[in-house]
Amino acid sequence: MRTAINPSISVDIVVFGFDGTRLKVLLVERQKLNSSATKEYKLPGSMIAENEDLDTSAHHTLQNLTGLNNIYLEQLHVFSDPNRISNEDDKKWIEFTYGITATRIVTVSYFSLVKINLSVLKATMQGKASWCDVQELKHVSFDHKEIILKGLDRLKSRMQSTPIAFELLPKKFTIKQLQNLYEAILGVDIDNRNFRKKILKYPFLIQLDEKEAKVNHKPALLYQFDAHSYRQEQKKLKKLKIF
Amino acid sequence: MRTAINPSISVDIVVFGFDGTRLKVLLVERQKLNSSATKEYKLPGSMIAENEDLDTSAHHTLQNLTGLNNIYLEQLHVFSDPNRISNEDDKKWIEFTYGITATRIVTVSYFSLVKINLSVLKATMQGKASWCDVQELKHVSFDHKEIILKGLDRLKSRMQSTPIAFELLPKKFTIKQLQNLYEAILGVDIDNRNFRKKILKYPFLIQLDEKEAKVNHKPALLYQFDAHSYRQEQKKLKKLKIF
DNA sequence: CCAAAAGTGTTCAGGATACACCCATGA
DNA sequence: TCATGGGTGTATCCTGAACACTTTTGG
Repeated sequence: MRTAINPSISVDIVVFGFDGTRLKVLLVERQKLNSSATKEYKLPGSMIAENEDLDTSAHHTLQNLTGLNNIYLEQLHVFSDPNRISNEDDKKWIEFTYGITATRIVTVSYFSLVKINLSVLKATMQGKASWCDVQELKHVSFDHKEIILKGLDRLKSRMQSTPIAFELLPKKFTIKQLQNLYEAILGVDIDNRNFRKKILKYPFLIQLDEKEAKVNHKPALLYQFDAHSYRQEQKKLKKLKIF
Repeated sequence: MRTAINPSISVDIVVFGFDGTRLKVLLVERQKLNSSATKEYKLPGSMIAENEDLDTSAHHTLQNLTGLNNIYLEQLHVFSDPNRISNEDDKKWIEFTYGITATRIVTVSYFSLVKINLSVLKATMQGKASWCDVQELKHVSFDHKEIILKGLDRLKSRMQSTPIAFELLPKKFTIKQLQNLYEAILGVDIDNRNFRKKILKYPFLIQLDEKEAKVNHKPALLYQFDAHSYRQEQKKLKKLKIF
């Protein structure tokens, strides 16, 4: 049963994925209201229902717009400029889509990470969502570009303090893939020997009896991330840091 | 000129202060609606105006309720449980205060730090706000205790990654005061020699030609935090961390 | 001169950085 | 057998942790 929507509040979700080389963000096409307009993209998002908390709204929205479900999600930031929806096309689209005259909408953004695998690709293609390169965003509606940049900041800092990177990799991955991910997102070069040494010290990376296949060079060993052993580890050691 | 308030959204502000020994949070007394009720306290907060962004609302609210102005503020977290206001007294208070029947209010919480000095004390006393010990919170309305705990988490982690602690100390402070602050908030013991060594290495702590006065032991040197030189420092060196 | 807290140095272990070659595979 | 990227070890430096005594003031 649907209840009323709240006309003041929306959620918008920044879903990042990694294609092995580049960081991608999931956008949905915004329906054109006149045929001459160029294609526009926006973040998956929607107005919230009055009987849902925001985390639930965000999950439902993702499920509905992209078919994605049960994925990593955290609150990112609230965008509340009273004039954030001032463009006429934006207003029309909102009126057309939700049947409300948007005087002002405050949006709560969410930050999310997924492994781009076949089932995810299938889901997102059915939902008419597309994976866009974060470095080349064009025709993004509303203030969604700003929201994506905020998400990118969050991603960079989270990656350096928690093992969140594994959310972006396949279940089985090579150390090199992990390193590529860090290099791509943080925009730095990392010494491969030192990176291995550091990362393989952790007990939560478990080496599988399996190798890359069909590569015309020495095949790399595959690893898996063990979230449980990571949490065990954390409970014990909390070291004091001062900057 | 006042515009309409938005009946769905409020801001609530967790203001932390440090009295030299204990961490304090600023609460305002909630007006009693019947004389038999016990005193209740809440976070400074209010419904937002339609023409203000949330940061502005938060600043105005603090100014109005506590006299504080121009202080450190950052977004903390959105609390949106549809039933977060279900208690009858809470509903009545909202109806009485804002003239609206609260079906549901989503609140955006803010995190804030101030130096408790004489002018701040004067302002907060006039505003009937009180500095309550974070460890002994009683009679806190709504879900404000949960919000305060979220703020405490944020404080702990921010203190370890940025020099935010100085917001809680007087302009001129001793190294020991700084250490006490870290120990009190993080709940740990810190070796005094190692702490000094670490902290005094930073160029943004500048030693003054001044000492504590009127203490019956060796008087400590006073220091000041130089935010500008901190920012310069940051621009240069950004070292890669992987957890 | 006594009580109280400030201030100071050294040693050791573990982590970060820099750096160059051999190995396994497919074509 | 060659091209390609995977995988490995060592030396040096730096940082964090542990630890006890002297100094300066007020009373």
